[in-house]
Amino acid sequence: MDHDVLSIGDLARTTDTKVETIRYYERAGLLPAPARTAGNYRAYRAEHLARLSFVRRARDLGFSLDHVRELLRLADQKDQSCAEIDVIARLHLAEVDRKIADLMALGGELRQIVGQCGHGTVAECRIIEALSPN
Amino acid sequence: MDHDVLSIGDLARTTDTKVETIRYYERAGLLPAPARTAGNYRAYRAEHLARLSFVRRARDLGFSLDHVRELLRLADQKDQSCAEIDVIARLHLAEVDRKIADLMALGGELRQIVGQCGHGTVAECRIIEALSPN
DNA sequence: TATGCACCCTATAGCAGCTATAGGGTCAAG
DNA sequence: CTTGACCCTATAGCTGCTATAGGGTGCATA
Ligand SMILES: [Zn+2]
Ligand SMILES: [Zn+2]
Ligand SMILES: [Zn+2]
Ligand SMILES: [Zn+2]
Repeated sequence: MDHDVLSIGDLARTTDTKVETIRYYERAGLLPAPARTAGNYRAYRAEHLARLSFVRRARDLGFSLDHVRELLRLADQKDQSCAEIDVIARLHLAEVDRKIADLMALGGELRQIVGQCGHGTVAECRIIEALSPN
Repeated sequence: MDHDVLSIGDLARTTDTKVETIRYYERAGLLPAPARTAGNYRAYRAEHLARLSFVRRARDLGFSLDHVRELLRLADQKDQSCAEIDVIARLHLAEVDRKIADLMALGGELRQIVGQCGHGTVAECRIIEALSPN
């Protein structure tokens, strides 16, 4: 492909994203549909690369696709207040903190149960006992 | 329904599980298909209630359906060693610990990013900056 | 006896966020 | 002119449910 135009494979390699994922993001409205070559290949430019990098980074930080879409939209309104961005990020952080708390409670319970297993027969196993009713 | 037989709704109420979820567990091989009444209603017994309670408890502890199936199978071999049960539980605990570690790293990064937002315009927002490439 | 209503049945589709086929077309090198 | 790497669309699959749609059952009440 011509220089300053990237194929979907180029974009995939550069951003460490699977080709199918990029097409999926396009369908999902996270990436604009790029121009096409004569042979109907997607022809990306630097702006698409930047956009996809943004998406990848946001996904790595755990933002949902809905949040990413919102963040992309807001990021384009350069002269507006960033209050909404802040809200999304804080909400997401709260969500992460909540998940950590949930998992810590779970881990504690599991550790306790696992620690009681005396490695005998199933009939005596404290793990099974902990899972069984009454 | 006759006493010592439970309808799916009874089971759902008793175990705080949705009716559809119980049917799903049956399809997924977690619960044995119960006998049917003349009107083709599922007719559960105490053993089914115990089984579903076990499943619920294991799910609450975060075990995957695959793990739960395995645990159910192993739990039935009362005179065998509980070593495999132990392995599954320890693997699962390790998985939970790993998720916690991942989320803590994520949370730290997010907290750092969110803490830098100066509440100005989008153009100056450190959150957007943190998400943008180069 | 009829009607209403709560409950049950199956089958199928939908959710997130991809990933993996199947069944083709394009394009440059040898 | 063929090989092989790449691209295209469409569709199905994954986990663990949940929510319809379109019926049938069973019991109480008018
Ligand atoms: Zn979020
Ligand atoms: Zn044990
Ligand atoms: Zn596990
Ligand atoms: Zn900001």
